[in-house]
Amino acid sequence: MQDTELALLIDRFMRRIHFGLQSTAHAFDTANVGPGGGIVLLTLADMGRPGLHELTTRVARDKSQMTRMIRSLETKGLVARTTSPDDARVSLVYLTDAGEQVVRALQAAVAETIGEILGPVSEKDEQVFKGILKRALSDETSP
Amino acid sequence: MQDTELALLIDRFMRRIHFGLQSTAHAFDTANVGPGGGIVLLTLADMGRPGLHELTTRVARDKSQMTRMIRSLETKGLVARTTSPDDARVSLVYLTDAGEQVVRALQAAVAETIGEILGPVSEKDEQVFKGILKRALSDETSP
DNA sequence: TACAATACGTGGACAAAGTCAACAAAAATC
DNA sequence: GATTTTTGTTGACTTTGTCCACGTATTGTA
Repeated sequence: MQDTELALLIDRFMRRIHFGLQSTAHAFDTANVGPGGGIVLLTLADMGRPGLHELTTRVARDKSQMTRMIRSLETKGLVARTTSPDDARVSLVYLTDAGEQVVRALQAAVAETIGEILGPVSEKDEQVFKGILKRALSDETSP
Repeated sequence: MQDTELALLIDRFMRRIHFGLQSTAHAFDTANVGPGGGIVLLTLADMGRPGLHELTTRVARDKSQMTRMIRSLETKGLVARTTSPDDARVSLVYLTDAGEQVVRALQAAVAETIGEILGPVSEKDEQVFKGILKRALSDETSP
């Protein structure tokens, strides 16, 4: 019943990451994708070549938001897309070479920031942490 | 080095909570405080009677944002403030009775949503989860 | 004591993110 | 073949977030 605390903790944790990254953004976000773009790119690196809808539900943003975000990243030359051969409605999104490069920079930056924040947490607990998150998110697309 | 994954997981987790709450917001957010107001109220319930600055750094929002948020909650009659007797610069913020009532509704809603999400996670792991977050956030206000 | 430097809160202006409803085209269902 | 659903786009809007300048109160220091 007192899980409210957990929500507040997570919010703070999130913000911590956010500010940590923001403070050094000038150094790694050379393409100026911002937090929103960063999440999309990183997710994309993780998914390969998803349909836009698939990507949208994964990052849990609004589809209209995603339309614009992808277009923005597209004009920056970081992602590209093709229409799916199987289904003319879906457009498959993927990273360009330039995009891959940006992703590597982002990954390094995020890893460093998270590493700092998780300083007081043991390696083992960190794995536990991830495990719990994965389990909680596992039934995400159930219904 | 592959902590990037953790960032994405947390983002998704956060969103999960967000949507879970939003889908039932009409039922409990009768005062129409929204997510932002909710976090402030819950934090306030946790802190007692903090100065505005103190509250601001705790929730990690911009001070100007907090100024406006508190004013909004004030006009809704959910919080009130007094100037600190010790320091005429700081205004102490606290929940009104109406505010306390709203907080109770929020707490119940948040607890239920989190409970649902953490369904596949054991009680014990949930405690571990909180512990890790607390540890990571412990040195927050160092300098 | 006087005079910086600093801390707290406010306000304005703007940028980014999120929401919601309407729509066209393709695919699935009937 | 007509209807419904899915995918993606667009428009209009609200909420959050950011940045900077300012006024007032406090603290530190000369």
